[in-house]
This record gives sequence, C-alpha cells and structure tokens, in this order.
Amino acid sequence: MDVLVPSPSQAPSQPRSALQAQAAGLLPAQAPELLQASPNGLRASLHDRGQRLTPQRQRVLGLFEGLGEGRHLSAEEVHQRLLGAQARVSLATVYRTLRLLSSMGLLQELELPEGGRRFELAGDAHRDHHHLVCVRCGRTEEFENPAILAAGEAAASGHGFRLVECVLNVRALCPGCVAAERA
Amino acid sequence: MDVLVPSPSQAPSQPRSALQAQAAGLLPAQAPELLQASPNGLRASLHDRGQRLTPQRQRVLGLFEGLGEGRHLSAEEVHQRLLGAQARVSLATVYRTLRLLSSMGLLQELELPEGGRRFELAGDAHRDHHHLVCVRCGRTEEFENPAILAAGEAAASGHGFRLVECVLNVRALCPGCVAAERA
DNA sequence: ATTCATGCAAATTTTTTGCATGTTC
DNA sequence: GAACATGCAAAAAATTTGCATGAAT
Repeated sequence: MDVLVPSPSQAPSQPRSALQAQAAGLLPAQAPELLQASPNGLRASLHDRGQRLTPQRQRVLGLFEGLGEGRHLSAEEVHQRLLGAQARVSLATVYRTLRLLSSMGLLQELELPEGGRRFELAGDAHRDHHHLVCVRCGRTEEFENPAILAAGEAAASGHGFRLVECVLNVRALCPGCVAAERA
Repeated sequence: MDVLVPSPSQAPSQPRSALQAQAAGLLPAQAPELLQASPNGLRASLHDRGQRLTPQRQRVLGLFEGLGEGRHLSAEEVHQRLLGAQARVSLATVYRTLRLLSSMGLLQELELPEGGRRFELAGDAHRDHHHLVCVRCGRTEEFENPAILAAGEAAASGHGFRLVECVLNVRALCPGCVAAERA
C-alpha cells in the first residue's frame, strides 16, 4: 500500500483544478536538505514520528502547497475548499490535521488581524519573503531582502538552533493612511 | 438597576498593584516621535480618532505596558489580571478594547500556537527585539539585530510606508529538538 | 445634555472531544 | 489483526452582540 499519488481513490483523473498543478510546478529543487513539504517530505515526516499517512492529511497539505506561499487559510476555509475540490474531510479532522502539521513544522500559524487562526505552508526555509502591512487599512505588500534571512540564520545558529524559516513582519502606515492620519 | 460595584471612579487611591508602577518605571524616553503607548499617547491617539478615554481602556493598555515587551496576553488573561488587580472590566469590554487598541496600532495581535488570540504592546517602533521559536517544543528566545530594523525601514520607505514596528519571527529547531528529530 | 462605552447575558462562532467505524501499518 | 484516524454530533471555548444604564466630552 505505498502511496505516492495524490489519493487512493478520490481524485484520480480530475483536472486537479490548477491547485495540484501549480503545486507541482512550484516545487523545483530549492534547499535540498530542508525541502520537507513535498508529498515525499510529508511521508517521511509522518513516518519519522510514527504518524500515519492518510488521504486527509495529504489533501490538507496539498491544498496549502497549491496555494503559493503568500496565502494563508483558516480551518474553515480549508474545510470549504476541500469540499469544493471533491475532497470530503470533516471539519474536526481539518482541525486535527492542522494541529498535527503545524506541530510538525510543515505548516505554520500566522499572525494576522483577520480573526480566526490562519495557517500557511512553512516549507521554503531559505526563501525570503516578508510582509509589510498597513496597521490602519490592512494593505499588504511583500518584499525580499537577503539581509533578513542572514540575520535569521545568525540568530538561529547563535543560539544553537537550526533554522526552519524566518519572516519579517513590518507594521507601518501606507501612504494613504499617513495622509488620513494627518487630517 | 445600579451596578453593584464600588463605583464611579474605581481605583483612585489604591496602591496601583505594581502594574501601573512598573509601567511608569518602564517608560523612559525612547523614540520621541513614535512613543505612542504612554498614557499621553493613548489620550492623544484616542482623541484623534474621536474615541473616548475610559478607565477601562487605560487599564487594559496599562496592563500591557506593565508587562514588558516580551509578553503577550489573551483576552481571557487580560480579564483575569484586571480582576486580580482590582480593576473590574467585563470580558466583553476587554474584547472590545483589545480590538480598538489593535486597530489603532497600540496593540498588535500575535498568533502563537498556544490557542486563543494573543496581544502584545506594539509601541516601541524603533526597538528591535525579535523572536526565535522552536517549532517543535515552543521554546522561545529573544534577540536583537539592528540590521533587521534597517531592513524594515528600508522596506517601508521603499514602498512609501511609514514604519510603525517590525518583528522578525525565526522558526527553528532548538538544540534539544534537533537531537530528538534525529533519534 | 448628548453621545458613546460598559456590563450583563444571550447569541454566535470557533475549536475540541467521545465514540463507532473504516483505514493504515 | 491491532492500532489509530476519521466522521459525526454533542460539548466546550472563544468572541460578538443587543440593550439598559453609566460615564466622558
């Protein structure tokens, strides 16, 4: 019963709705020793901890993989999307899976003021994408800066930790809101 | 029906229970133009937006100020602590206040894997304290690095934003967990 | 005085759990 | 075949809201 494919019985020939497709396209070799979010990585990770590889777990993680890194989902959204994708996963299981995958470091919980916990893929350890968020209107920009990654690595190794990922959260006022504040 | 509580001006002459005291002691001059979390800053901020300065709001913010920057609280905890500090603030009001102060940028929400939303003071714009968190056991270390602040400022101004605060979140495996993973 | 915030309790929403059953190892 | 994950529905949290009253400007 080895399972290397998306799922045993559920979505064998469907168009994959661009989700899986995109996921596949987005996973070129990156940081070999830290690439752990691929199906294989999932298998390995689960197995290492004596956890089982179920279609539900694969679907949840697959969903995040198909999302691109910028996006995040709440438990409810994960549930809805899976339903829409013909993948029946109970909300309770979504919660259980989200917790499991987070505790394994495959997903990470985010800090957004949107209400409800949100999760995103935590795979690309050495990718450097950071967030610039307007504290007033919520407008969000992404940016990169190698210096940040370097700082994260320095901090990690300085404390004897092994880096998994680092994200800089910059809270600021966007131009529009600066003006508004002033008024 | 009148409320059963003491009354109008709740804690006028009480000992301030170390919270307020500590808060006061912890607010030396820092970044003059951005120091907005002090009582004065609160007054100004509230006033600017046509919001009222109520004892409840002051207490909630005061509580965070007395905490030091490293710590964060959930709504429930805020409520409990205020009760313990002889400051009666209903849970509903705690929630409303937390939301208000967050939307004003005085507090910020963070989402740690601990369950429940948590908030922390978001005042010291130019302070640079960042987090190194073990994704497996939750162990947390704090560290500083001016380069990070610089990167945040660069990103902000590069997009025309005005920096409020930036925090680097480094997710990693602590030494103990690296060993455990290996096992 | 007027307008808005608070407290209370009820309504909602979010997250967790118990158990019987279906799956993974 | 044994151990464990899932689904369902109920339970427990967490968060929001309606309203009458109290307080801030």
